[in-house]
Amino acid sequence: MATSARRGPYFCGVDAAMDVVSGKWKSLILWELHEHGTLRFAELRRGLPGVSEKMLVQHLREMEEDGLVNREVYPVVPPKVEYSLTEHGVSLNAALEAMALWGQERIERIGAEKISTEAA
Amino acid sequence: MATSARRGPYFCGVDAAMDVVSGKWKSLILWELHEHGTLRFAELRRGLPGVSEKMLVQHLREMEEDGLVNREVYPVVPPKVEYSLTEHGVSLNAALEAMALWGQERIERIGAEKISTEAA
DNA sequence: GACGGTACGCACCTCGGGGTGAGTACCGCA
DNA sequence: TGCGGTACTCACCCCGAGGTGCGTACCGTC
Repeated sequence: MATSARRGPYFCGVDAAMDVVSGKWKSLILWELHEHGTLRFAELRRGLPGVSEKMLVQHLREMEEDGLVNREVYPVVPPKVEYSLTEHGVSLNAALEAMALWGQERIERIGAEKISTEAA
Repeated sequence: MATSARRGPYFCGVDAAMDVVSGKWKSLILWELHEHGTLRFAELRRGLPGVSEKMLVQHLREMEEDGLVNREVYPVVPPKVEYSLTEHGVSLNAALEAMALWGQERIERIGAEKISTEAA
């Protein structure tokens, strides 16, 4: 998806949740917003090394449509937009925490490298 | 991926977990195996309406490499292979349950349709 | 006057995830 | 004798997710 939201018939809850998180950066965006609270566009971009601006905008728009993030636009001269999690975003993140723990164990188990940005 | 496992550097635990679940049917396979315990190839296929055999084999192989599923081959004349979850698969599924719950709420919230196969 | 920053929109292109369909060795059953 | 089932493998193709790059309106500042 990422360009075309499914919101279609799902097999089960996992499917529905994955639909919302599918996209290379969705989960990372959730995580960043979860760790830092409220972030501006450029701050998010700096927090996700490697993400393209197009993708960030695209993902943020979809997540806004999905009711995961709040998008607050300040009509000031240098554009300023702040992103934060909605209650649904927060609850989804809570669900993701279980995944994060499992992933952590897996990382240690297989001895994979980890990209530390600043807070992750 | 699905053909080329990353196992590469991860941003965080979520990323690592998502890597293992990324793939159109991975999570569904986990779920099927979780609900039915041990399944044969054809049983899995029947449980996942729409999956192609190629994808099933491919995903199962990767999940075996990732240590999520056990693959037991019986050298009998009509081929017989049984798939079941390893302890890591079980624990991953536990993490997925949180996602499933969230997804369920989302399904009800947005009023999306759901494909009921037989037990999901 | 030029450059950098902010938050994007748009066009173009690539690459690989995933689908389709055929082939395989062997058996049971009608 | 031929069809269907088991568990695949292999070859080919397609589409869309995601990357790259350029343009924008406006400002501060150097």
